[in-house]
This record gives sequence, C-alpha cells and structure tokens, in this order.
Amino acid sequence: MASAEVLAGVDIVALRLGEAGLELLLIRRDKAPCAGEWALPGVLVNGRCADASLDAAAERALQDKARIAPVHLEQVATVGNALRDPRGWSLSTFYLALLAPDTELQGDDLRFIALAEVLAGHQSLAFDHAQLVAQATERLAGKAVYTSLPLYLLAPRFTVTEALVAFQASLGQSVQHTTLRGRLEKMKQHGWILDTGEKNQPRMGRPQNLLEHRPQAAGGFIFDRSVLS
Amino acid sequence: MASAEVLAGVDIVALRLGEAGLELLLIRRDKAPCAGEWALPGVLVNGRCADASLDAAAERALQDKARIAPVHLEQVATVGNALRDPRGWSLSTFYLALLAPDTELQGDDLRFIALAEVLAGHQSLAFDHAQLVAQATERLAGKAVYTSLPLYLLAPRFTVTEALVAFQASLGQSVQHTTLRGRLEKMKQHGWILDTGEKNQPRMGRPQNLLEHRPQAAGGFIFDRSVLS
DNA sequence: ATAATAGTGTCTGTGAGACATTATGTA
DNA sequence: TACATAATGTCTCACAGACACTATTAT
Repeated sequence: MASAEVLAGVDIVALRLGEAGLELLLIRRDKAPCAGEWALPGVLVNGRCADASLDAAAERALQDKARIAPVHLEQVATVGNALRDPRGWSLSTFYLALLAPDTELQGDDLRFIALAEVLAGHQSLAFDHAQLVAQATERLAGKAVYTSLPLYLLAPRFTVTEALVAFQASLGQSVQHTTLRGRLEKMKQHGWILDTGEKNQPRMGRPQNLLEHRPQAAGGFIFDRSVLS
Repeated sequence: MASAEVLAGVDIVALRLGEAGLELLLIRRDKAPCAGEWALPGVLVNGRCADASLDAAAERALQDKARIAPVHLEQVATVGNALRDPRGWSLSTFYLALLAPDTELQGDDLRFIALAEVLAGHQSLAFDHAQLVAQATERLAGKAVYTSLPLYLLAPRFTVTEALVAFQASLGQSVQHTTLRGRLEKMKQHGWILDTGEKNQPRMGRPQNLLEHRPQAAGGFIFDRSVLS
C-alpha cells in the first residue's frame, strides 16, 4: 500500500501591502532539492505530522517557517504532475495568505520581495512556484472585483485612501474613489465596517475618517456588481 | 523518503440535468474500504499511473470508471485529514464535472441519483463524499450567479426555456426569464451564442428559437452583475 | 492665500426586477 | 375559439463611471 502513495505538500503565497505595492514572502531553501534557491514557504503533508487538516497544515507552514499568522488564508488550488519536483510525481496544494501591513520577519532566510518582480520573471523561484504565485494573485484580483477581500491587507482600522491603495494593488488597475466609497458605505450598512468617529491627519490636507473592519464571515463581503467597466 | 508520502486521489462530482433536476453520478465500490457503498468516481494518483497532470487524472477517473467524457471539468478544492479514509491521513482533490443531458451509463455499478437526495442526506455516500458533493454544488451555484456555467449542462443547441431550467437547477431558485434573455443577448453580442434561425416546437404554444452555444473560453461567459437581488 | 488631500453631489449608462402585452403555435 | 407557451416592451431601481464641487487641514 505504501507504493500507492505520493509526495504532497502545501505552499503559501503570502502577500503584504508595502509602500511600493504588494510584496511576496519568500524563504531560502536550506535542503535539497533546490537548496539555496528562494521559494514559497511550505511543508510536506503526511500522517506523521498530526495536522488536523490540510488547512491546519497551511497554518503550520506559515508558523513553522516564518513565525507568522495570516489575517486571511484560503486555498487556491492543487497542482500535480511528474515534472514540478525532481523527486518525482508530486502534489502541491497552495494557499493565498494576506498578511497585516506591519508584518515583520526575523532571519536571513526570510524576505519580502516586490510581487511585480516575480510576476515579471525578474526573480526566479524554486520548483514551479512562480506559476503558483501567478495563480494565487489572479485569485486575489478576481475576488477584488466583487468582494472586499483586499481589506484584509490593511490594519483593522483604516482610511478610505488606504482601502483604495489595497484595491488598486490587488486589481492591478485604478479604481474610482467614489465607487469604493459607495461599496464601503454598503458594507457599513451591513455591519462589516463601522465609523470610529476618529480622524487621521495626513501630512497635509483634510483629516481622514478612520474606519474599522468588522468581518462577519470568511472571504469578505460580496457585492452584486463588478467594480470594473 | 517513502514514509514522507501520503495517500492521494481525485474524486469527481459529475452532474447531469435530468427531468427532475440535477442528478449525481455514483459508482458502487467493489473494493475495501467501503466496499458495496455508493461513492463518487475517483482514482488514486501517484507516479505509477503516468498521469500527465492532476487534471488528466480527473479525466482518467471519469473515463476509466464510467466511460464518460465531461462537457466541463473544473477543480473545486482539496480536502485532507486523518479521518476521511480508514487507511489513514489522505488527500482528495475533487472536481466538478458537467455532463451532457443525454449522457447514459452502462453497468449495474453505475447510476444517477437525484442530487437533492444526497444533499438532504437521504442517500449516504462513502467516505466524506457527501461533503464534497455539497462543496461542488456550492461552486456551481456560486458561478451560476455571475457566469454562464449552467449552459454546459445543456446540449450545444438549446432553447431559452432549457437555459432557464439549467440556471434554476444550478442556483436552487427561480430566475426571471427576462433577466436570462438579457444575459443570453449579451452573450450573443460577444459571439458566445448564435441564433440558428431554426425553431423548436413544444407540445403546445409558440415555437422556441433554437440557440447554439459557442464557448470562447473555459469556465463560461462572465457577467458583470449578480443575477440575484 | 495657496496647495494638498478628503469628502459630497450630480448626471449618465447599464442591466436586473417586476409585470404587462403581443406573437404564434395546438386542440 | 380557447388555451398554452414564447417573445417583447415598459417602467423602476441600484449602482458604477466620470467629473465637478465643497470641506478641512498645513505651510
């Protein structure tokens, strides 16, 4: 029966919203195969690790490899073929993780890199991880069209301008601020956002209202229209 | 290295649109575990089967177990835990397959059953397959809200009334026929549907226009609004 | 005062929702 | 003719898109 089994793991596409846009969490591999190369954080899954579930294994990957807990974590898909790992036919179930903007790393083997660098192919990754990153960011962009998912890239208390940045980074295109205000207003009516009454003073200009994100369910608020065209 | 591996398979939630709504394809297991119980068609994946990819393994599951080729096939998700299979920690990547309405089965170990029977718990399935069915049908319902996915449940040439049946079965609720006509009109403009000019005569009443489905991409046409409220 | 940034108001267009009306067939 | 079913038209509403305008701060 052992020969009926296969190498399987979870890999995490963890994103943080930084000054210059979305950033991807990478870890330098210390073991073969692909030792020394930058890769997505991940772990193998099999009965010996006592993971309660695949989702739990994904949590473990982030916790063990980077000492990080994500704000949002969702499974994207599973890829499997004979070529993606030199050890043979293998499976990877990969997850999209959204991190708080103040997430920091400890250790030389961990870093954030501009997501655009990876998508443009300027930074190569181990295995087929670049492909996984592409699929995960497509998922983010797709969900940003009709859900509030990008808000998980922000601190719990945020401003409209920050929300605009999060949506535009997720979508890869600009969004009318009036459109976003309408959506936030809709969320306010459903209890997903509340007005703290407090203000945030930018370097110059009118103070910003401080909003508070109050997620009522996993996956974000669902709008009934596309935000685009 | 063999001990780092895990039992993994693909399972298919294959749906056909019948007279009384959606029907689910089941197969009676002939081997342990769960021998004799009704289950989703599926196969184990590992290097020895020479599957080019996980998607290819899903195709193989339908072909080998039921001699069927789906009109549409998409991966839904992967579940993994220690309890779902008595053999130990295991993975299942499960797919949603949409079958042509005239799909027929050969063999006593294959049958279609009303999807509602399974969702209501009146028909129990092997392993955690009932849960997989629930998730796959949620995917179908979710996509029916903003894509044309239900059209893959119909023959390539179909009528508006048939499309209405497909959408309502997928969504689990009624849809205004005028709304659907508007959507089909939109698809027509984008080349996804063409008017054959031919008519179909129901038992009584005005003849129906015969439309032809011309998918331009996988996954169906994407509308920019929700079909619901 | 001026610049910078936040927030509101207005107008248009699209498409869903609901419902009435017309069209075209059978019995 | 009566009936059944398909197809079209009309009106309203919600909300995105674009853009103008007002509000509130720092320098």
